Amino acid sequence: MTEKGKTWFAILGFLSWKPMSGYDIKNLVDISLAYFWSISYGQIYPTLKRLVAAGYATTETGRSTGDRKRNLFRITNEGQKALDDWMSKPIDLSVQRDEMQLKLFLGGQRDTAKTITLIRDFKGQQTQRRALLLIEYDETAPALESGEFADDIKWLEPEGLSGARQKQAVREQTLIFLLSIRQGILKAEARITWCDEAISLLENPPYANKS
Amino acid sequence: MTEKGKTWFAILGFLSWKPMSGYDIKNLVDISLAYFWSISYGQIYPTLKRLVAAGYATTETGRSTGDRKRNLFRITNEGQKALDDWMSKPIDLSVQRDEMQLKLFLGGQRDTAKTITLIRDFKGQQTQRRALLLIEYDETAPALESGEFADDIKWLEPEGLSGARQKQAVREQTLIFLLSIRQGILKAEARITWCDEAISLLENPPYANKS
DNA sequence: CTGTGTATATATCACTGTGATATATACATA
DNA sequence: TATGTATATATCACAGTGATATATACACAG
Repeated sequence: MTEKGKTWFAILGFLSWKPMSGYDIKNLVDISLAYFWSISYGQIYPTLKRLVAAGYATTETGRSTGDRKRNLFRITNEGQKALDDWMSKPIDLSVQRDEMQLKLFLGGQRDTAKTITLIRDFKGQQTQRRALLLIEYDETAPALESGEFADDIKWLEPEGLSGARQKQAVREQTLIFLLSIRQGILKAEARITWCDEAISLLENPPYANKS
Repeated sequence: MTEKGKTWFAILGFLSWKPMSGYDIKNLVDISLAYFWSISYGQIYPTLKRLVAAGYATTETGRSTGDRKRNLFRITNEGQKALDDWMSKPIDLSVQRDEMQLKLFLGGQRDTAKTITLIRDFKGQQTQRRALLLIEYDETAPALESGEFADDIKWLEPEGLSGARQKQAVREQTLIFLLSIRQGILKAEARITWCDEAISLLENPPYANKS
């Protein structure tokens, strides 16, 4: 089993959703996974070719709503099997680079005042992020009841399903959506908490009365 | 001002600490920043050369404790200035890839049972991580009082400082260290909280009584 | 009906960064 | 004197980014 990267399976995962073009994949990631994943054309198109070469996908020429040509990619059974394997593997826990921590470490004991400013700014960013995500949460949540997406993500709705089934699918999809937004909120809150602790400790270090 | 990546400044930042070799930098990152940053030789050595070419560092041949030759790199005033500039720039808030969220999104409404298993495993990982960091916190904290690092990070102690000053420097360094560990703990806890929420919602979806 | 802007669609390039591996020397110790 | 470990540098194939180029179809303003 050729050991492939996450992008490889991310793309395969989108194809398991329904047949798409590279352009579709890029849009899907940018709109629905904006906070947790990113992908570039420079990786998408070569990877699609390699998926076909590996027998994990087939390609056919399709037409979009208009009459533009597009290359549609469809997952194969073999591809689906490889995807299932990867999906049930435990999450890779390698280092998540954190620029705030890097700057803290590099400059922390050198210039405390500047570090505090930096942390304050960071807290501002995270507070804004949190607010944004809360709004997104509130805008998405009604679909849990209604079974209908808001206009801006309507195109995400599953294809070829009838009324009640369709609504149920939308509800399930919405729940997943909300969970990921919720994760973003919790992350931002953890960072905000850290900022408060850090500023307080840097301004009033526990060893100030010594030395 | 040539726009450079984070590794560029990470390396410059270590050089601002004291003159080092590429090998020193790699060790420093692996030991002290293990949870928040990583760097590879494949990037370190070329970057050091480019730093010299850019006039941000100078190089000289030194000797280590034994008699092994090593290339020591020393930051220049120009390099220090560039570093200071970068240090005070706001933190780059681009997407942090999150494999858990990717898998949730790709497979969430397809196979809820498998997703729940995955989240449970993830919670296990994060719980372990949290335990590990708590231990590391407790092991590091005494240095805040004593002004002396534990044996395993003793070599991190600043050079050329006398008794009281040295102890004070160690205390400051320890505080930074503890803050970064604390951040890791808060992150892990946020993830654990999310896992509990997610499992509960997936097992008992709010729309179960409908449709 | 013509130009202009925007959405759709694919492709490529220079660059950053990774992870693995190769190579060599000095030291500890058995 | 052999063996393993720490020190030290270097390089390669590969993954992934971000920017840019190119071309077509559509909307709609003048």
